Amino acid sequence: MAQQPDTVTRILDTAEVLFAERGFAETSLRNITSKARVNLAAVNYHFGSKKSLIQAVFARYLDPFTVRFHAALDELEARHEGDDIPLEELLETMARSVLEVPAERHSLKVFMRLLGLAYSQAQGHLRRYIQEEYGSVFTRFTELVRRATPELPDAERFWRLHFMLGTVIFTLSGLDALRDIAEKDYGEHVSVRDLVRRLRPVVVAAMNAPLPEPLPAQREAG
Amino acid sequence: MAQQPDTVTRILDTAEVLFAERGFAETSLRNITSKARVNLAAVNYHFGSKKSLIQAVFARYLDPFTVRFHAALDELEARHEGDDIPLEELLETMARSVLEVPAERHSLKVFMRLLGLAYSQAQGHLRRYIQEEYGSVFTRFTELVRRATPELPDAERFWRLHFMLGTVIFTLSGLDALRDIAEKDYGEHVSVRDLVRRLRPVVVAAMNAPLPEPLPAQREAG
DNA sequence: TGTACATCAGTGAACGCGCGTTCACTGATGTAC
DNA sequence: TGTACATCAGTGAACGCGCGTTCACTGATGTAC
Repeated sequence: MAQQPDTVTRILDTAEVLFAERGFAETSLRNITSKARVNLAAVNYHFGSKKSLIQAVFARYLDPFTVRFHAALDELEARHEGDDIPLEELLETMARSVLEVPAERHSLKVFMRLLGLAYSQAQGHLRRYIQEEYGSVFTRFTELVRRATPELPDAERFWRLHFMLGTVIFTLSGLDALRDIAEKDYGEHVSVRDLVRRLRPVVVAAMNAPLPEPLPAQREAG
Repeated sequence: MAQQPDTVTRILDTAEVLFAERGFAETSLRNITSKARVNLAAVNYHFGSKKSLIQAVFARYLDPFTVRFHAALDELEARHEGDDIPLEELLETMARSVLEVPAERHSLKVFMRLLGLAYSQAQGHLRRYIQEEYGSVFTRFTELVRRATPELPDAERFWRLHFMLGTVIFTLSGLDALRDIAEKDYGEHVSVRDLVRRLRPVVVAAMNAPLPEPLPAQREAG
């Protein structure tokens, strides 16, 4: 019966945009509540604290993402009937799951900037929260990647996955600035779909790169 | 004759560490001046404002870096006598220049975290400052990369360079956290040298990846 | 050599401001008997 | 059907606090004549 979203939703909608634009410390509750046309005390009433509001903003993306990603992996595993799943399909499935959730809300950019901020927050109560709440689906994913790339040493796979995480988060979280430059210099407007298309061969090639030459003067004792 | 570094140096030394640990907004001048054992008003006396202090912290890394990088590129160009320089050598030279400056001060981690923060700061007065002050050396570098990879369309090269920038900054700026995980899970202690060794084949493979398939239903009018 | 003045690094205390949070309160709705 | 009470969303004003910055000042050193 509400003509406009309720207070909780208005706070979350406004907060995620402001957080993504300027960061967490630089966004005050007064910024959020005045833009959301909501009483200042409403944030503490509904969420308890600014910290909890930040986590709630993340949960609204990550909860549906983990559900979808688990479902997509279930389907992928069923389709391959216990065989190893090719790396390309795993990456494709992950990309699709990441894109689906914010696509519903026209806010992929916000989602990615939030992820970028979460990782660049130094002391990282946020990174810890994300790790605790959503770590299991990533553990499942990396295990499937392990089976898809048996030739890679575990440590090497770990580092390469994080290299690629860096590529994706850095690029998509700074997308607006990069897009402006690219558009000015090369006259091409870059959509997210286009960027994913460009990322695909790069990520695959990076994961399949030859192993690094071993460190020189490093020998086992004995 | 000074038994300890002067006030300006003590402020800069302390500020860069605290900024790297917790970010700019989360570090107050009181944090910095009390840890540096310096009067609170000294920051504004010597630097004018907190914003200028932040820029001074960056300048202390970026000024020597640009000097060294230009010199290294001079030498590389002289050695190749006008011929195109192979991509591997260009990347190697860049890596060496980045590593040399903070190596003198045992602070590569700080340097990288600062770069990561600069890029994740949303409104980016900092990114603008860095672009204005130090953009020319990167323009020179990308021009050399262009000659080394003539088969890549300009836009594709632009995006791949930024993909790799993301990999490097994300990895090195979050190095401590990643290193802890890697050490716990794989029992390997990872040095920066080791990480650069692992990055090399990945970056080269990424830059040399096959071109993406063209976007489907995208056709010129007429 | 002596005096007057200028310069400069540094200081201690205060300024006003915006911050996250709290608190007593209102008014609407639901529930018990 | 009526009354008493509980619950809950929301409010307006204030709280104390830490922030970046400013200001009048000190004391040491350098410079001019």
